[in-house]
Amino acid sequence: MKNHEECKSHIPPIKDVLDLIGSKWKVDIIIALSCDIHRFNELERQIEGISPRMLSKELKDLELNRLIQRDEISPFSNTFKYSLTEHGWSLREVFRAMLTWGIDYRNKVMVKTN
Amino acid sequence: MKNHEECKSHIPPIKDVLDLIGSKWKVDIIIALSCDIHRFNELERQIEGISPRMLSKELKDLELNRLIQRDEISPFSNTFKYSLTEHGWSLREVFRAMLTWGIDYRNKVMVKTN
DNA sequence: GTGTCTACTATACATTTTGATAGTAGTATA
DNA sequence: TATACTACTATCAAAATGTATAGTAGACAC
Repeated sequence: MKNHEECKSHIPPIKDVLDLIGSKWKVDIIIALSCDIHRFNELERQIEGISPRMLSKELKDLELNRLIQRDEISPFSNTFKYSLTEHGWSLREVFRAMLTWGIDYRNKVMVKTN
Repeated sequence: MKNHEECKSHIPPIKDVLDLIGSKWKVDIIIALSCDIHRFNELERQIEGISPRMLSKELKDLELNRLIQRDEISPFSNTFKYSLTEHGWSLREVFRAMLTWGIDYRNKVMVKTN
C-alpha cells in the first residue's frame, strides 16, 4: 500500500461490513437463511440459545439494511418468511473469504481473546 | 448449500474472524500497521479518537492472537515497534473481500443499523 | 370456548465494551 | 537537575449489548 490516506479510505467500507454482520447472532441468521430456514420459529429452534427478543431485533436490523426481506406466506395467515435479498446473497464472497481464513487460522493458531 | 449441518459448520470459523477483528479499533490498527505505521505514539496519532488504554488493549489482543508482534527497536531504548505477522498479513484477502462488498453496498444501499 | 401455535413485544436486569482522566517508569535532552 | 518524550497502566464512569422472563394478539383445531 502506498500512502496512508489511501489506506485510511479502506477503513469505512470495511467497518460497514462489520457493523452489518458483527453483532452476536447475525452470522447465524444469515447462514440459516442461506440454508432454507425461513420462518421465525424455525430460526428460533435452529439457532441455539437465541431469545425471541434478539431474533426479532436482529431480523429487523438485517431487514432495515436490506440484507433480508420479510414476506407474508399467505394473506391472513399470521405466518411470514424471511429470506436473503440479492444484497444478502452477495455477502457469500465475504463469507467465503472469512471461512477460508478462519479454517486455516484454527488449524494454525487459536487463542481466545477473552 | 446442501444440509443444515454443513451450513452450521461454517459458523464457528466465520465467528472467529469477527471475534478477532470485530472490536472497535482493530481494523484501524491493522490497516495502519499494513501501511508502515509501527510505533505506539504513531498509532495513537494516526488513529483519531483512540485512547492509550484502548490502543494498548487492542494491541495486546492482536498480539495474543498472533496477528501482530511487538519488538524492541534497540535494546535499552524504551521504544518498540508493532508489525503484522504472517497471519496478520494473510487477512488481506478477507479485507479485500469486505472492501469490495462494502464499497458496492455504500453505492447501492446504506442505512445505519442503530 | 379452551387450548395451542405463530410471531412477536415489554420490562427489567446483567454483562461487556468503551471512554475520560490521571498517573507512572524509563530514557534522552538542555 | 529539570523537562520532555515514549510507552504504557490504573481507576472509575458511561454506554452499548445481550439475557431472562413474561406477556400479547391473531389464527386454527377440537
